[in-house]
Amino acid sequence: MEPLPQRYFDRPTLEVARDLIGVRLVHEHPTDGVLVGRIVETEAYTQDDPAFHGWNLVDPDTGELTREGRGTDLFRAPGTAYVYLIYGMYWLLNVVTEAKGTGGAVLIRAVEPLDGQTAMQARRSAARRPPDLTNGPGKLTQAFAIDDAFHGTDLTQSPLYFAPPEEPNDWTIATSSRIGISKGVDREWRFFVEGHSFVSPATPSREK
DNA sequence: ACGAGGATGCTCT
DNA sequence: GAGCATCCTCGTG
Repeated sequence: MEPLPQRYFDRPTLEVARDLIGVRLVHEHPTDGVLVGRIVETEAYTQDDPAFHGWNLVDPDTGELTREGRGTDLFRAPGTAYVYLIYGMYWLLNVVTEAKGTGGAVLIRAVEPLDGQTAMQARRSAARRPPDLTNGPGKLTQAFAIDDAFHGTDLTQSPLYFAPPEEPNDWTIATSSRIGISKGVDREWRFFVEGHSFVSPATPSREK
């Protein structure tokens, strides 16, 4: 499997978020074999977006980084992993987009397992049905053994990387407001496969 | 099927 | 001290 190169992520964040649907997430785990899943749900976060970590680090007039903070690493080279802790319990995986120095990232929200399901189930004891393994951003990181050890790593190389789709699909990609946010709710920056059973069951922020 | 409530720790004001 | 890009369990219908 050939990893997607850095230039794939050096593009507008919304394009990358849409294009990542169908792409495989691969973790060549040191002891549990190869974990693989097809991405079925993503969200885009850009530097002029109030829901973006690091939104407050940028000078609103010049777009320049003027402060340090939690989101500083969102301005690193495209293809860098941005992994952070949410609600004190779950790790969420993002891939940094846009040119170095410009903020942007895509959140990986759900995948459909293709390989390594036994190892995933072992880490996801709460999963009663196959979709529960990976149909949410905190669930898939648990299934794929992704935590803060991967923060800042290069996602264009083993052991954790993206690989092009193996087979074509006839999916319809739908959009909606993003999930679980309170600011920037009017932006329809969530991309997902319509009707796919591994899409997260959460309700978009604007429908609340 | 669905909703309420709780867990748990880091960042920012 | 509040808020958070979430998930799980346990109620009630």
